[in-house]
Amino acid sequence: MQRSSKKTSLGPPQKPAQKRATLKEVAKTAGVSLASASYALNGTGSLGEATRDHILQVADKLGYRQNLSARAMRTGKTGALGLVLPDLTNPFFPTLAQSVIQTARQRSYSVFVTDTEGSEELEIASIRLLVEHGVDGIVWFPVGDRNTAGTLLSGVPTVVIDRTIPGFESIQADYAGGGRLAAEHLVQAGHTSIGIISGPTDVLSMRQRCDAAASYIQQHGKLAYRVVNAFSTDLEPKVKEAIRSRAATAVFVGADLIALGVMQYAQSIKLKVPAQLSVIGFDDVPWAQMTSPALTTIDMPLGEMAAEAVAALLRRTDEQADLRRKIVFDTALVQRGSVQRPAKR
Amino acid sequence: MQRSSKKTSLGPPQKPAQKRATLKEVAKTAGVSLASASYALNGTGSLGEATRDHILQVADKLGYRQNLSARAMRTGKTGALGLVLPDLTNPFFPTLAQSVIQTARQRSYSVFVTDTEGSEELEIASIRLLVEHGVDGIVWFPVGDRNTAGTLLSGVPTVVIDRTIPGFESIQADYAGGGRLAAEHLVQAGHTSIGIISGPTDVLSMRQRCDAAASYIQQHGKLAYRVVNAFSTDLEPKVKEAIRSRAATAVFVGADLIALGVMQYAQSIKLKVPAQLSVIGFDDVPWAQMTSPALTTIDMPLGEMAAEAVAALLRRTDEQADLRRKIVFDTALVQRGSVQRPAKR
DNA sequence: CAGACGAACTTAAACGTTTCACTCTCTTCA
DNA sequence: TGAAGAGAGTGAAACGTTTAAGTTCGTCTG
Repeated sequence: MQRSSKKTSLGPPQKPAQKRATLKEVAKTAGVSLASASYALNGTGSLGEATRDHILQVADKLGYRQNLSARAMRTGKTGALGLVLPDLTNPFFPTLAQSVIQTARQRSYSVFVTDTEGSEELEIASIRLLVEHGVDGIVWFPVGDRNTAGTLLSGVPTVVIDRTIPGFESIQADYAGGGRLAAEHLVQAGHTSIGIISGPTDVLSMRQRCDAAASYIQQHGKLAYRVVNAFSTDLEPKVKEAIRSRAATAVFVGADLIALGVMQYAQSIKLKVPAQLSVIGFDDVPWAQMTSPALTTIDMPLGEMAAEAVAALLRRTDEQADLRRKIVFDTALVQRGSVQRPAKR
Repeated sequence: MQRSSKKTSLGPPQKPAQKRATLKEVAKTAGVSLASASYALNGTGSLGEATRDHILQVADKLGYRQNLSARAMRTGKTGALGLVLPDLTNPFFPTLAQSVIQTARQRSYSVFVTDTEGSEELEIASIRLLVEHGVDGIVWFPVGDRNTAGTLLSGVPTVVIDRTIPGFESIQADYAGGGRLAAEHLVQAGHTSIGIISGPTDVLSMRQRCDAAASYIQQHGKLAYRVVNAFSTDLEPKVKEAIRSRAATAVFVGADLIALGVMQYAQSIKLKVPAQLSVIGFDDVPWAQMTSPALTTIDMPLGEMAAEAVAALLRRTDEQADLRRKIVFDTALVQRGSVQRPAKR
């Protein structure tokens, strides 16, 4: 893949640069006071209908656009929210980000999106910057469960997604329920010997999924193995070994990304999925339906969760929130092609 | 997929809300003037080393954070950029967004990300809002090639990505070159009868890819068919028909997403990819390596392009830019599993 | 030793809004 | 007829910074 030359060429003409009209200018050319202009544009105060219309017309003619920085100075509200994410290219964050952005827009808020690259240091820097921008609220998907940056955001309303950080309102999916759902599905398909491949266990939500699955499996059959892999399609030796051992006819994998790696590895060693190894994932990332076989997995309503996060944030502007609150969304099984009954023995 | 119940439970305690210290407070408790405090924190002006250190210490102790809105009022620079995208969940935008965010951060800028949902109306609304926020620059991936919102952003430095809109500096990949590269690869693999499945043709960059491919194919073999499909994995009847006709042993598809649909459809009618139909895509979206067979495609350096866009934007702050400039990045062939020599006849 | 100069620091204006408090002019009603 | 009140509008302060212009004081120079 050779590349990276950059060519430059010339295209069509220019556009004019022009200073934006201020409210004062609108007031002056409309022949009213600054206050009246402000009242007219905000629809507040008590103005005659005629004057109001006139002012609005003038504002329109001048192409007036409000200056939110100035307004923020006076009112303390910037009309901006912050979204702090570990890694935008990780396939379930775009869904989340989109939903946050859309629900924010519906309420005329803009969203600063930051990507912390999985680093707590950058997370701190990002939050610091958001605070300096004076955001009205932050939706935070922390890198880990530790409260690294929490102290920084003095007084800024914050909702944590997916993680559990003491002192913060939190939005989560029912991870334990999802893990149980997955295990149940495998058991009902007739599997009795089931393995678990977990993602990194330093995050509570991952432990919850796998613990719930494990306990269900132990009650209804045999837990063949339980191993841990990094959050990646590359499998670690002991994980490969577990798969190769064929001790299980089905595996519950804690994350779709890893599940993909599992399917690829299985197929590479001529283990048929799902005929010889059923695989069920967790997350329902967008490409889960594009693998072959399509991945059966557990979905969580990321979009709804994000929307709820924004809603919770904006609710706070008015009432005083209960920061101890924890909102949990249901997960759901989405059945595709990577699970089937085990072969007769 | 039944779901959407929401449970609420209570967790741990509170955090205190506290007003941020202002520069004036720092000045007062340090026993200096407002100006000195400002100079100290910005490292400007001429202050004695002792006073400066003292002020910084006080600021630190008070947990002082600058108020960027206020600063913006005075300086006209908000330290924010805008990124306008049609659809965050479309798989190549996250890469782009991440890169914009990262390079922006390296220069201490924050990024407002907006998702216009492919609608020109929302595009206009978004840009309007960004202007009101006073962003120092906008990276714009327009919905189409029409200059819908361009007039709104009076004076705000803007760089357009991927599209061509008169009057704007533009960053593009060498789409024609990429199309040729793809055609060349198919021809070199021995194909003589090649089809083209294009994406929506209302966008210049799509026409460029396919035109270039078509003209290369016509020079070196036979253009079996050329059909158009929406930007989706669902294929339209005439596209399916073209594939079913088996008039071509290979197809160039204008977008990876559509290419995926092509592979799925081909396999569904028992056409082996690549044995009976070689497929080459365009974009190199992240999941292109996860399909089976893995998709051979044309990559464009989205990350670099995004970084360059931000750089170009920030360059403008100082010098006066040449708005007619157009920067073109090279594309590259990335060979994977979906292309092979045609079967002997 | 006068004058100039530079270093260190302060004063105050300005950026574009919002909003409280106020004024003025009519109506209305007792 | 006179007071009250409502309706329509204005004046000016305040938000938290930056920065040009000014002040003070000590030191250097000729």
